[in-house]
Amino acid sequence: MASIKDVAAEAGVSVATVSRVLNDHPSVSADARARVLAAVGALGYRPNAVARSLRTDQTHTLGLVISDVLNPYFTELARSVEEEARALGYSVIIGNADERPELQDHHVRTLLDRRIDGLLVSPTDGGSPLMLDAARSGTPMVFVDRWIPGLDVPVVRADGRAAVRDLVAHLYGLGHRRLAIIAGPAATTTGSERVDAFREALRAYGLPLPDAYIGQGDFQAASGRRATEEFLDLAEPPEVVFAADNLMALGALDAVRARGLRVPDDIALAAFDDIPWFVHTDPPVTAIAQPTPELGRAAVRAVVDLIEGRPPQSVTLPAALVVRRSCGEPPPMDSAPMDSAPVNVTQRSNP
Amino acid sequence: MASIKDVAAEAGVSVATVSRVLNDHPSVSADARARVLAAVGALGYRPNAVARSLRTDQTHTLGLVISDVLNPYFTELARSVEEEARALGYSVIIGNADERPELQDHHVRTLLDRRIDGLLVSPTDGGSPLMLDAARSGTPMVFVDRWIPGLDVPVVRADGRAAVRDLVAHLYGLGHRRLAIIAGPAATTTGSERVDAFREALRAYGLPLPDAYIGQGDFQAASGRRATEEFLDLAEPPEVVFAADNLMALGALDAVRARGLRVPDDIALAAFDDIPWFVHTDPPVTAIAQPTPELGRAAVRAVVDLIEGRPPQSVTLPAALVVRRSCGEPPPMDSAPMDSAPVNVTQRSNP
DNA sequence: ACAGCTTATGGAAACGATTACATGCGTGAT
DNA sequence: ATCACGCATGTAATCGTTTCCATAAGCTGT
Repeated sequence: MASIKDVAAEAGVSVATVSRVLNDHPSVSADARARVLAAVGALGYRPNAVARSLRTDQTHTLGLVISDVLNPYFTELARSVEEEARALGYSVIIGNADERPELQDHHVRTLLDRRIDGLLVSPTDGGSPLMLDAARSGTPMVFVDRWIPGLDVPVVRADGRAAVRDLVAHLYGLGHRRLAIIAGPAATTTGSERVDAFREALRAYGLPLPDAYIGQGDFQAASGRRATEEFLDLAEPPEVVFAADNLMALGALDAVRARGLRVPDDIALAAFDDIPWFVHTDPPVTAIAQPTPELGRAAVRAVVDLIEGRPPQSVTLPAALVVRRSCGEPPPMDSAPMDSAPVNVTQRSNP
Repeated sequence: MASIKDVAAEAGVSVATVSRVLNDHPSVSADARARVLAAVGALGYRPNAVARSLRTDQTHTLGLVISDVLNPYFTELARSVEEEARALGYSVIIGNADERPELQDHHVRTLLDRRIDGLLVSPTDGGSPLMLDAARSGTPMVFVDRWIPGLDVPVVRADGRAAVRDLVAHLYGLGHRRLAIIAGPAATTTGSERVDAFREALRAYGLPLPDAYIGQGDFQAASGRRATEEFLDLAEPPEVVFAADNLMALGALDAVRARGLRVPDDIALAAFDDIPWFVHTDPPVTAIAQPTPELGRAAVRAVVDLIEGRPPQSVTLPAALVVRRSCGEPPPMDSAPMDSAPVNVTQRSNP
């Protein structure tokens, strides 16, 4: 593959001049510029990004470590992250942790070895030593969706509290009193937060949340299925199951179907994270929708601010309830898409 | 960040020795090795992958350019690719083309600039100059799912012909005679192939495939919706719509629902590519399932063979029909998962 | 005791770019 | 006519590795 030397030789100038042309440095004669450009074209030369990065100590690359690529929520997030990054002149390398802390560490490590300029993470656990080191050692880093408490790292996330309250109001209004939740791993913020929000909302209605109605899931479909089976085996099964993410809701549907039961007649279902398929499931699933693309964009802007020396912003956007038929009583129409006005914008600090 | 020099200084040896320890070269004394390892630990040293790549001219990285991250089929493919690559000591950088040729070119270009060791592509179009150049200039490259005819590039894909025949037999058996298809872009192999297979299968039953029953889609949901609306506006609408991928099937469901019609009573639906959600849609969707993870693994093995100088294998695996209820008459049970014995294994040549 | 190996080590070149510094030249001001 | 300045250009150092080559020391076999 042609190198800058070959271009220089072809154009009859020094490598310095070629470099100057390529980085459009002002002081290059029109003549030299033309000859260099011609040589570049003739040789099909493309600068070696590896060499350039070594010299400049910049890769113009962001690392994105997500918890699970198979989860449509994260895939949508990844897409918006890449889009915004591209607009700002950065590439993105995605690492899929599959909800496994050691895989997450693997990806963080290789990304760091590659000297990415900044890191976007949706942590799978409470923070491995590696992750803590990275955060403290000053790698530009931003948490998205989930975060690790106690670190001075900006967080970009959706706040589901209000939407969960709306959901519980909706369920209460439909006459449901025995509400259960399939939680995510307690080590993740979204895992515990959603349970807390749910518990709090129930309390407002004087409803209990017995331990038996808290299923332990791990954000994967299989765990949703297992938890739902346990609910159904209870002497007094819940009337509603609220899955803390869309994959566990899928697992819940599997479990219900396997028993030959029907949603919502035998048991109602709601989920955190809305996805296009929820419109066409049987029945359409009531869900809490996050402004996912906005989150991705905000997260990118935050890391890039950090990288380029500007003060980064933590951002919290509201999630919204989308009522469908999986909890009973068909509403007249599909709820309107959520709006995404920031509910709360803080300066470089954790909630 | 600590460099190899710092380690050398700390350990009281030369950088050459440090390098030898790190790459476990045989001739290093036990004493030196211990001192180096201690220094590495003390400084938290990690080799700079950028510098290493520059020197060795290897990045141990594969590029994967997929047509659409939001398509669960590709997301599953990406996951298996990354998994297999990791097992073989490679990282993967994913580029999402969003079915747009110019975005695809953008990603191919940046991946090439990064000097990835090999490229896995599922081309969005018939082959841009850039892609053709890359293929001909000897970049280790393998096509997966889709391919560009006329290039000496190994192809790893599923053959859906038999499954499409099975599908048509199934539909015919249910009494359907007016069958329509929503095609993918003609510039993609999967776009045209699936139509061809469908047409051929129809011919076997003496059924026509009028032009009005061939909807032009682009593998995205919106186009599936549009095509389906056009079908429904026909004086004589089809009895069945076969979507050439799962997103267009989603769009078709949207269209049917918007008209207040029902599947399969008013119109039947089938799709290419099976996804977990199809089990829970209303009604469950009959689909043609590809052995996606196997495809990903085979593709990785093929590029790695190419990279490491072994003869690569083109691989074709069979797809299988999974009958559900979206075409009528509920079958007794969900069909068994397809098996994935290779149907056809060729040596470095295009089908 | 010595030639000839093997083993351990360090010095330095190289990978392909960017960039500080030096140089030479033309031009405008004095 | 001279000086100073700015512009265009080239030389060379540098980034962090790997690896070739040279060298020194230790060992074996005669």
